[in-house]
Amino acid sequence: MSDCDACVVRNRAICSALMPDELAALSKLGRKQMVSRGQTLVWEGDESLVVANVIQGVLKLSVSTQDGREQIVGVVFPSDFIGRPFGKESPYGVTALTDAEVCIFTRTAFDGFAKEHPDLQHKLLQRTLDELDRARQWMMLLGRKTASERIATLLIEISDRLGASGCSPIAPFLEKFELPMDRQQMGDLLGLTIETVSRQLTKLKEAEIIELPDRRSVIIKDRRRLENIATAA
Amino acid sequence: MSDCDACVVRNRAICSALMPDELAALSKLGRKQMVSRGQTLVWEGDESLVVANVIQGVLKLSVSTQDGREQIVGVVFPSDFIGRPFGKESPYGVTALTDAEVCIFTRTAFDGFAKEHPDLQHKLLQRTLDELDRARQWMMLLGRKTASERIATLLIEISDRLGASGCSPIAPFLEKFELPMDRQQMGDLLGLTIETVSRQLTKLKEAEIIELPDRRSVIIKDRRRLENIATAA
DNA sequence: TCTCTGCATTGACCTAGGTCAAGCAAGCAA
DNA sequence: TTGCTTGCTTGACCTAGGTCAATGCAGAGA
Repeated sequence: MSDCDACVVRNRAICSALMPDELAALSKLGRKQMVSRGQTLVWEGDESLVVANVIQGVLKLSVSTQDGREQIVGVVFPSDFIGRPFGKESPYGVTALTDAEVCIFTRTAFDGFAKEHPDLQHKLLQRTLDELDRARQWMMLLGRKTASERIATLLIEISDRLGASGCSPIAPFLEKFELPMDRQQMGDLLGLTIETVSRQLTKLKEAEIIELPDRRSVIIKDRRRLENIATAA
Repeated sequence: MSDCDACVVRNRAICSALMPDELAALSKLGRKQMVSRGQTLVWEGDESLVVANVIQGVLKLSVSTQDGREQIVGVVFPSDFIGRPFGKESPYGVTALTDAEVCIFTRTAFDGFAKEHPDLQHKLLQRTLDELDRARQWMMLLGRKTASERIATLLIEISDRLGASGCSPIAPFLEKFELPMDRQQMGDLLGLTIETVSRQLTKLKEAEIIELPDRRSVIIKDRRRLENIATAA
């Protein structure tokens, strides 16, 4: 991690709280690491040993029951922060949904550095508060929304977050994008089965609200209507 | 809020990060306020104008759809922190489930104070991280658990949190307690209807796992079995 | 005492979404 | 070309939990 200046997420990740000399000090503690699709960075229940910034790619945070049901409890995009600073075991696993690149730190080294840099902690606090708000919106989805509302919400959310985190400088959202996950993972995120996900996507396609050129691609043809479905309006 | 020394949550709320003189300064910014059952402290979507510590009582954080479905996205107990510091509108409403007492601050005053006191922010960060973990566990419940697993989980959770936050000095959990909410609110928290909540409670009663002396009271007779149901073991 | 009011429970029925079981298309190896 | 694999879709059926409609029951008031 020699060259933070060239880092594509330099100005959006928590690093943006730091001055150049502080950044240089932090960079000595971490290193870049590739994570290939499907590879698990942190196991659910393990002691929290590392934290990281996402540089490229998309990863999932997930929880499982003993009998194998899985729930994805978070999805992280470039510039997002991963991990549980300040002690504790990780209550969820972290697995790459696409090939990814992260900037990784041992938790203890990061904790120590964070304690000395209030601005960094402030940034981290803001991010955590945002993440909590997002988790709570998702609780509404899981507890009260119908299958079609869930699918519509997911498509809007991915379009927005790929737009905001992607390299595209201005787009607030994307109307064509690649899903960073397969149908099973969409189900695990939405609290649905793979079959229901598939049926709802077909329904949206038949209503000409979206197009599905191939398994992974989505084109939003009528964003207004999709938003209406998502918000149950 | 003249006398923080006498405050029952002094050592558990975020105030515990402060030295006596700092605490005195903070106390000048806030005041105690009673909130009676059913009263709303913050409306969903309103600009975030206040934050608070809970001294007594229990409050809910909730989100609604346009057509009136409600999801409770958080429940706060004594010593917990309420509100969305550092800008933004509140994405959820805050309403008292029982008569409550809070120690309230304007958000701007609190933000200013927090910026000058890294230890306070650190404490707040830890709390927010814990809250996020709890929200994510609840996402698993809402997305993947059955009705009976949900009810069992809720009873365990309330027993634990009343035990930890209550005045009882040692009890890690309570085997007899008052529910701080009615059946409708249990449903809104679990993503179920009032009827399903009622039926599942009756089932647990008939299995002699719990007793229900009156509408609001619960006695856990067989905690082991209840935990097994909660974790889907 | 009776009645009113607000929850909670219970029962009968219904449906959204789960389950199970085929198909089917794209990629890939031989 | 065939056959195999992996992921997706589709159809037929089932069930957990929702909906609708009584009924019950405790506390408040008169």
